[in-house]
Amino acid sequence: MARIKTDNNISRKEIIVAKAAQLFREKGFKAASMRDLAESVGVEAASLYNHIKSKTELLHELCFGVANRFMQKIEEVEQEKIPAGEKIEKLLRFHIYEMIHHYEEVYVSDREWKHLSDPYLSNFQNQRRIYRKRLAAIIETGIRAGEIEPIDATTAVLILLHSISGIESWHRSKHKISPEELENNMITILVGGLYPKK
Amino acid sequence: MARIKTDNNISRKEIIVAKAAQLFREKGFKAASMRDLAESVGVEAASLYNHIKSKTELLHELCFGVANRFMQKIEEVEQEKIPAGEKIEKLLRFHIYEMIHHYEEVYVSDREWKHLSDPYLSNFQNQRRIYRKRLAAIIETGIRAGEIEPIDATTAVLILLHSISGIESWHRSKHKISPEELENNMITILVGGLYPKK
DNA sequence: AATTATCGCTAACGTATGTTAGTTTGTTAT
DNA sequence: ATAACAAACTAACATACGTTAGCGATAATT
Repeated sequence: MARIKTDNNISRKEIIVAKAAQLFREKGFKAASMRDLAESVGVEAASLYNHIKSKTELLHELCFGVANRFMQKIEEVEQEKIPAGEKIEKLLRFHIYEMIHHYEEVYVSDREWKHLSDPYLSNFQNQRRIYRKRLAAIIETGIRAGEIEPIDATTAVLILLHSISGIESWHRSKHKISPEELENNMITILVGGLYPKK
Repeated sequence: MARIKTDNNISRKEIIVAKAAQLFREKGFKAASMRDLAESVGVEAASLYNHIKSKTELLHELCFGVANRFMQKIEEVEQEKIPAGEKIEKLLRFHIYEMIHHYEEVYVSDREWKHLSDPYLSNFQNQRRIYRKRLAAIIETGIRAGEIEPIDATTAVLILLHSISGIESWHRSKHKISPEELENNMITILVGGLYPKK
């Protein structure tokens, strides 16, 4: 009976959540079974329930963990006294950073939130909608200031966010460029596209 | 015993495949059950098997249907004698058109191909890789011709393709702008971002 | 050292799923 | 009208899944 190893500072539940993120990303939430998860943790399936309430709880944990981080960041950035363009760039860099370094969780939160059930589901959808509106608001401020090309803000948000979720392909690819290169390439193309040609 | 209605010109199998696309998009491949599908077709689950071999066959059908259309289009465009920038724009418009008008299939092919099984899985992944390489090649041609901003082609492809899959959000949103507006907004932002500032 | 709480195990339950077998009903062609 | 085929039905199977109950072992606390 070998226990789950714990680095004293990290709870067994956190280990399970982290492994779940990996698994949910690889197979998708529905296709990943608790028995799969158990195996990857090194334990029998039933034992997981000493640490978690349900499979869905794992998804909650992941989705809201990610959502909260982004919400916190946008609030922080909104209050800085810098031009709108710089705010957008800061947020994009944060998105890219998160997608590179907390890939599994962010990816799962992005693709698997549909499987949340209803008090949580609508809550999550709400948060997403609000986040996008705020991002669009920043872009519109920038446009009014003549600092950003006059484009449809909603469409721009859609493009920016989904572009970043494309980092998934980068993760999967064999001969990756470095994360720094990737970040800079993306910023060049995305932010470059926003600024007016002159 | 009510039969599936057929417009004489469209087979029962095609009806099932179409309904499957809807369902797979809503719930995901794994979460959508054959009984769900049967209900949405108006028939008992077992009856479906008079027309299809398996659930996975439905996914094959969808994924390769979409993949083939894109492959055919890129071959067509490659052979035209127009500048690289215009080739890119043509392909983007095709992507956008497909994503708007054959939403369900394209979306499913994009998100659910992971659940293909192995002769088909690697085949599909191959096609995807090849498609992206070809797109990158066009971009690189454009860069060498000084016609496109010198950016990392692989990153650009990643951004372009994933931006378009963001049309998903447009489909879900309540107060949509018109498809034409959407297409033009996207082209403005995406293609605009590619051309050099002068 | 003794007690208590934590954690893992085995066994099993109930349910949902993809699919098959065999039969019946409806449609088409002779 | 009847034969032949297509397509629907009912019943059921095997399997996989999430989860619970109850017990034993390990670690923590006193």
